[in-house]
Amino acid sequence: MIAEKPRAAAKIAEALEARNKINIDGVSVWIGKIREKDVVIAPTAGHLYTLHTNERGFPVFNYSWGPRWIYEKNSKHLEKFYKALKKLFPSAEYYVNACDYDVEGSVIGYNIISNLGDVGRAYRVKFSTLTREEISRAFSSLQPLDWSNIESGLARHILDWIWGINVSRALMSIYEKLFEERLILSAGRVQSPTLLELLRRYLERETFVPEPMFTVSVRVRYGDREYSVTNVFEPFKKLDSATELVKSLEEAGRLIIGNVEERVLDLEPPPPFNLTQLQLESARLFRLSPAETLKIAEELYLESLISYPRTNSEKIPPSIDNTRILKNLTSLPELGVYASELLRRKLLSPREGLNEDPAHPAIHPTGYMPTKNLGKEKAALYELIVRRYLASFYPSARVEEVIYTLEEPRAKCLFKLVGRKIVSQEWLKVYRYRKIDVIEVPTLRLGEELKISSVRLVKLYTHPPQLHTKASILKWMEASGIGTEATRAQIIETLFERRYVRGRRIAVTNLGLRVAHVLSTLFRDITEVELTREFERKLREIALGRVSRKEIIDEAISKLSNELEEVKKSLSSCRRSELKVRFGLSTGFQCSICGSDAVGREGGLTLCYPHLRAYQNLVKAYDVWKARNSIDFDDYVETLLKLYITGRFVKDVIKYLMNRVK
DNA sequence: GCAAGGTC
Repeated sequence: MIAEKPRAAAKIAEALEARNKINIDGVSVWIGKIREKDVVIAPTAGHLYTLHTNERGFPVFNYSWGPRWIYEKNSKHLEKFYKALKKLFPSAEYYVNACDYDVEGSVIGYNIISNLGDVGRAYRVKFSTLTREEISRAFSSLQPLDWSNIESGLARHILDWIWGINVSRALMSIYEKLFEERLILSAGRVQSPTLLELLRRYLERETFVPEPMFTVSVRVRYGDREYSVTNVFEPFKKLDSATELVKSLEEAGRLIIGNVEERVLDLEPPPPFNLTQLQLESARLFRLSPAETLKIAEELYLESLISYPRTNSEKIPPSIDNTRILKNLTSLPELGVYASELLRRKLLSPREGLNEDPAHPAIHPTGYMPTKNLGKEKAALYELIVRRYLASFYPSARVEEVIYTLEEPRAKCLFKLVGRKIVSQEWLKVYRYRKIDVIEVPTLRLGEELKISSVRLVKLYTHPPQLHTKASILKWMEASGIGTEATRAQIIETLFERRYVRGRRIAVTNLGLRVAHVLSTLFRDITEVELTREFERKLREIALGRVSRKEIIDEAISKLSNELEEVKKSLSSCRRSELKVRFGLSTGFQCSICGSDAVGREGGLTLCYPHLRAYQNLVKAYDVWKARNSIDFDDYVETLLKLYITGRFVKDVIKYLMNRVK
């Protein structure tokens, strides 16, 4: 019986009462009996086999499965699992794939059985949680191998491999020819659309030209206190409109309460974490990257303090004994009182989120107590997970708001003054990372007047979108449905390792710009999220038995081989400069500002893509500025240079233009 | 050397 990981093997052994634990060269294996027959439960550690090829260059469509520890770097740790299984297999009468019940688990077990044993003597078990009841039940009814999952899973591996390896190799060749530099480059179904999204955001931010807007800031006096009121209208585009409003408010000297609204808000507690939510929250609170969070969560898991972290689930299935966990948590310093309160009030069913995972429950504390000092970051993450779990059992918090609408009839503008208090804390007291702003305001009546103590004219600017962070790009990946819980953080790190991107606020490097440009010109499919959608459709068809794996792979090969041959032909027949023009990467000229390949002309300059876009935005926004606030071009660009929200490519253009005038 | 997906 093959388990997907050592801990799962231990759980299965426990449920099947296989108590004889032996050690095969560093791998723990359990032996027990089922109906008078010896059973052996042995673990792998995820995928033990990988696709590989001995061929160099591209196109390459000859691949086969081989042991990962041989073909992949940093996979030495898999050797012992491979050797232990290899030792055990010859003496088995039949084999059971007891890996997680999902497509990858089916592939992991299938590859091991087909390479080391015989799929004609193999079975599958289905269980969704590692609990004694469910494991015993699953093993009492062995199923035939789930061929549709296996076929669909194998196809996923192969499609990713032939696209990824071929486009990566082509990319390296093209890059070397165009830019005369040999670099390790990569492209893939998940990483390439992610790079393109980072680039979209980077260009939007760095070619941004702010536009001016105008509004007013009003303070009122009541009794001996002053209050700032909130504007219930959009800022004005014209300076005149704002000065007019200032004048009429000054003349009126007071605002009148035109409406009083009271409302009660019930705030539901958050559900327990899945990995994405944990990564986002930990980035927000502790500034940890998604990869760092996963690493720390992994350690907590291996120390038995929390459940399996690589999960998409926000649910705690009924098989998990919350009462036992809460009882254990009562001995935690500080947090124990909340566990006691939940037990006392019999609040024992948690709020759940919508996300599910076929293999694992939401992240929750196991109830085991930390035995040593965890260290700062690990302790903080553990506390976050425990507080989130505890919070999910509490009733909604209750917040009361009073909203006074203030008006000045002649000004035709509305303002508001909001008061807020927390009537019932409930989960807010344990999940202290969620803060509700408490605002004290006096009790006011309809028609009551408040004296205006100050009115100021305020100049505002439109703002660019912020550059992505590792957390926000992770969120984008999840929303776009690319990558998995276990891989997204790692794929983001790959983009950094390749030097396509850099910085905490993620900027795209020149290399990243070039790679994105080459890919979207020559291999557009791999830069779009739609490729994943297409894969998913095809894999579903395979799982439903409507098409064969071979048909789908052949289709991908024929499409790719046409594109790759085309690129190859161009590479061998063209000179470097011709090639750039031919691939739409250049006009044959250089950017007047930065010297990289120009893609267009504007105002007598030849410009690269970012500087061209910045130039166009600069010209377009000048019309807006002139219309709103009479200003000449020199003042316009000097103001822009001083603003931090002005994009860096825009500032490059301005500095270039200023130098040219000098 | 190159992917994405498991897990350590």
